[in-house]
Amino acid sequence: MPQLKGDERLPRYQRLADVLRQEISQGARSPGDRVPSENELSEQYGLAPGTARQAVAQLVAEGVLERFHGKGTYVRKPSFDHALLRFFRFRGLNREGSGPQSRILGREIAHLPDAAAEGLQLEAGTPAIHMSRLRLFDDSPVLVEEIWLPLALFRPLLELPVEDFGPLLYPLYEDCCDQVIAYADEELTAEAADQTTAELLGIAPGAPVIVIERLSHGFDDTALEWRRSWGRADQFHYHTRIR
Amino acid sequence: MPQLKGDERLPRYQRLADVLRQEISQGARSPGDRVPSENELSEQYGLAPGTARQAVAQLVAEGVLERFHGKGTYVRKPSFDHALLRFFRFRGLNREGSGPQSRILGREIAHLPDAAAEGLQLEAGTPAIHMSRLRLFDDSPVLVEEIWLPLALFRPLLELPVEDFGPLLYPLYEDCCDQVIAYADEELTAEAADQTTAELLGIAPGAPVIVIERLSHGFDDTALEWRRSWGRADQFHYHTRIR
DNA sequence: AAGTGGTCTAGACCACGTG
DNA sequence: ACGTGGTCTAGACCACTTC
Repeated sequence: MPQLKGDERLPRYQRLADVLRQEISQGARSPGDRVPSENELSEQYGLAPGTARQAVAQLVAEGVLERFHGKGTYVRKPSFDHALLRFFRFRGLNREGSGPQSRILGREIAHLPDAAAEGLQLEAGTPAIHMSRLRLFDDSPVLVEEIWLPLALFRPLLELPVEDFGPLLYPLYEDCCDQVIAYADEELTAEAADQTTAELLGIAPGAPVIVIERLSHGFDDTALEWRRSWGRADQFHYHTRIR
Repeated sequence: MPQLKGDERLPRYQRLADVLRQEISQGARSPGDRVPSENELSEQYGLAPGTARQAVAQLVAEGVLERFHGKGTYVRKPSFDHALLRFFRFRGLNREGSGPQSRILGREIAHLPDAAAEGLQLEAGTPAIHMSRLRLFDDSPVLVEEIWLPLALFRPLLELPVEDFGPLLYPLYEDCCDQVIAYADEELTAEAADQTTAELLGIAPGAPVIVIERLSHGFDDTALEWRRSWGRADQFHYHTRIR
């Protein structure tokens, strides 16, 4: 019978949750996998069913697992590459245009700027992968992105032709570099568009743009990707509930 | 022994949670009040302790109640009048300046504009209370607010001298009109500042400003206050975690 | 029919805050 | 010392999905 690892003083449901979280972050369980049922977990670890249930409940609350009544519990597939676009309102969906698109403007090895280095916890000036991307909706540009990735983890990405990249990067990270994004922190601000941003977005220089800094993490909290995006403010809206 | 009201088919912990939520929305329990302990609730309603616990847990998750280990469970005091200011980063706190301040620029009865009317679910053009407010931090303006309140609920507010308003409005609503704000929905956008906004905020016309529309609700979901605020984008930052 | 999560019971002991 | 919430046990029955 496997023993619970970790600090003895911690509650058992915490320790079980930690075990599962770590198994996920180390790739022993991947997004989409089924995790053992609550009964199996309780038997395997010698816990009451309610205790195993509590561990699962916590991971569900954290967004790591997903329950399906009668089916089982699964490692959640994070699907937030749409998140940025979710912030924007789009004039009529399903028009003649072609929905969300992505155009890679550049990819090269470059020296990490300060902000990206701080997020990725590397030395500023370290060589890293840098990509520029333009995202469009219905053929009209909505977002310019500057993306930075640690060279050590994402080197295989340099081998792929950019034409094969497709509209979403995170599945690519998983396929070609075995790096799974679990969650990301975003920070929003607004600025006046500079010349080049304005040109790319098709707006006047000085027009307001939303600036979004995103730091993406793996399941084990490693910082994997830093990006800064500039979006058309006239199409941006963001909703929150506060209490 | 009180019986659980509501749909018989609903789980009991749900029905208990509904009872408590309704008691709060109807003023039988007010923010800051202690609610009965889990043991008391389970005895009063003839439930197992675990079931009462589950009801409380749900309300805690919703932000309606707050638990304090060893002390008890309390109706949460929504304290989000700071929320707007929380979105802004301030150059050194505790400087010579005087922290957050509030200046009422105007208060009168006026006809509801469309956006406010839609939020408050009243006819556009209905007479309502309108207030303009400037919020400052360390004597420097950060936010201009336009506030609309239903006349029927907030009439006593017109009697008070604006000099006595103080920096926070929600406690005032509670004290003078018995209206308690439970939660609010906010929608963020960015715009270029128009002439008057720019002057009030001390920025150049056309400079980017954050626009925040807020609709505040009571515990029973009644729309109580609609406001639109314009904030200096250069001091705005907003953080989210996405999954 | 079998297996899963969802609800519920009726207790136990522990950790924390207050008097 | 007492009452609170926090953890945990060892079951029960139900609702849902799949075969």
